[in-house]
Amino acid sequence: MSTILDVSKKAGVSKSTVSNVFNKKKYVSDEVREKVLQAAKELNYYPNKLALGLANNKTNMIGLFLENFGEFRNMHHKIIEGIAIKLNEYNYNVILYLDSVDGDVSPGMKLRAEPIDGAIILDPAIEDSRIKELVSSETPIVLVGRAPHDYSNLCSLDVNNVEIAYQATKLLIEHGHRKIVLINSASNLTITADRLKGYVKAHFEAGIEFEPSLVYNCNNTKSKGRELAKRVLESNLATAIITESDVVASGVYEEAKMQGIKIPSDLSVFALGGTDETLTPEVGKVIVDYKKMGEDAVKKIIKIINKEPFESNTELEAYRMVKAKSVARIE
Amino acid sequence: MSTILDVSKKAGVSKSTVSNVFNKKKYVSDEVREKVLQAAKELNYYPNKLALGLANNKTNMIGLFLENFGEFRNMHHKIIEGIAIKLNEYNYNVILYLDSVDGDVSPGMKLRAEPIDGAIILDPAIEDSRIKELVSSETPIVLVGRAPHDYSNLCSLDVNNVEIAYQATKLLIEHGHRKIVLINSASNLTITADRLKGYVKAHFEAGIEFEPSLVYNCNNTKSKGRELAKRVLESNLATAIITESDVVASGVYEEAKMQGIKIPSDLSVFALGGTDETLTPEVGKVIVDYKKMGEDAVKKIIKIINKEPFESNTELEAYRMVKAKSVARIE
DNA sequence: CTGTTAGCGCCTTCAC
DNA sequence: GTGAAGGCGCTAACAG
Repeated sequence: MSTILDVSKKAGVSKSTVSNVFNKKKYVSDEVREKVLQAAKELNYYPNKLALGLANNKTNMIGLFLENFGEFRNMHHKIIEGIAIKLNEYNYNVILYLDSVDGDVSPGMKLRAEPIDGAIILDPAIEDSRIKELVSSETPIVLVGRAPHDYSNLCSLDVNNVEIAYQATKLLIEHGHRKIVLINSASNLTITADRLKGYVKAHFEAGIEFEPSLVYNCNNTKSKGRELAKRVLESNLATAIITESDVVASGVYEEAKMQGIKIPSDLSVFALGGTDETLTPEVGKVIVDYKKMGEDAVKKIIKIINKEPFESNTELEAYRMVKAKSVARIE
Repeated sequence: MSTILDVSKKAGVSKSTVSNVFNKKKYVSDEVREKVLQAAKELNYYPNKLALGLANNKTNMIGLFLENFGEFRNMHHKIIEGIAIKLNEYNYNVILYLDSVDGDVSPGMKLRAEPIDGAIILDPAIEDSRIKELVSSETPIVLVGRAPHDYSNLCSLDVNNVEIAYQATKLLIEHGHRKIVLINSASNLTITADRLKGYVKAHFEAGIEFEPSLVYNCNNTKSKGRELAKRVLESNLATAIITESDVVASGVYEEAKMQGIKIPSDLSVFALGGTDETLTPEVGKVIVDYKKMGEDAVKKIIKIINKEPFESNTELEAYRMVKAKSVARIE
């Protein structure tokens, strides 16, 4: 690996002149520039990114933080895609971090030492060590999801999950359902609180008493969905189930089939999150454009880094509700 | 951001002692260690990754190189997933690079300046500037796909695409087809050459003359698949089409429907690559376990980096052939 | 076992 | 316009 010194020698100039040629901050005569570029080419020289980062305190790298549960969800894939492609336009790269939400924030704050100019954090948790560490190091941050209360000043970006859960619940209530189970997301996530809020609101408006025992939490896997569905269906206490995603819904479908319960005649199902899961009958769900969310997150983080004005909390309209056959009217 | 110097002062020791506490290469007394750790904690200190990288010539970052066509394919998502999760186990991170295959390898070899310890390259092309640059900088490399001839010494990893194309073609021939169109992948990829080879081999073995005009290339999009299908179907020259993927196959399906051509009675279709695309009737295809490919790529790159022995070219068995209704017997 | 010194590759003053 | 010196944060080699 040739260095700036090699190039300067070969071109017969000083190190700083070579530097100036590459970062264009100072005028260099065409003649000298050509000499330098020629020397650089012959030596296969290109400014070392680590040294640049160290000297400039700028790496053009963005960290994307997502939790590792052994497998990614469709949402993760699409957001990664949106982020990577958009960052590429801005001449940035993305580094994937699979750190856990509840890492111990000690003895050294690991994350603050990472070579990134900014962080995009997925699925923010109510208690989130990643946020804590990154905030403490003053790293620019964009949250994809709602910010936890302690960090409500952070820039965030999300669809309105209160509204989505509200609409879904309302839909079921309008179809005559009174006993609606909610299989919500993991209890430590901000999105979970929002969904519950929408669910409760719809009940309240319809004058139906909120029954906490109808609400469950789930880590968004098919097996867990199935397990919960088993409990719900065996106790025969609901006419409808709202799941956090169609993945979980597929678990519900399986268990219903197992028990000879027909969807939608015996049981209605609605999924708050949609992926590519194909179910029969098609499940009603909300489809979010996660790729666009990723792109928007990038636009924001770049603005923050460049100290341009930006909207602190953006509510995205990037979703649509699919009303399908899985929801039936009951008397 | 506190530095190693701050910690050493606070703990009343020298910089190198602090360094030794953190990288454990030299013995430090428990007493001193505690003092240092305590000081580090109070100062929120953690060794700066950039400085570490510069001093050690080691970053624990792996570059994943994939071309940017505006959207990722299922294969990309799954490989990213496998790589990110596996690298995490080894305490590495992954950086995504969306560089083009045919970047100009001048005037400065950009890629060689990246802060990575190794590179995993997807969809290697026959002429691939990424490989060229990375090889010239002696970066450890694993190719996911077959190595181009110029770089046949590079470590690579793939399913046997010659065999897959051979089997698919043979299947169609055994069903009586003689005019089989191949909508192959992009002409600059090594996989494309392999698929053609398998296709030709099956024809040869069956004593059917190879007809080059039946072979097309495609960038793996539905629209392009449809466009090519249009030409094929209008000229009425084939009884079967092999596509590079089920995404392309879906374009073929659409066009066939448009023209009133029934699958499989009028036209048989087989896809060489499978994703989650759902078609009716289900299309015969080969499904590759890309997540596993990603994981295996990681194991290899780590071995290379650690200078452990490794198998240079691995043929993965991570695929299965799905014979579905889209293939019919003709007289 | 601990501290000092030089250097990783680059950028940034500041004289010339 | 150009060059020399110091520093980004850390590790390595060598004394002590």
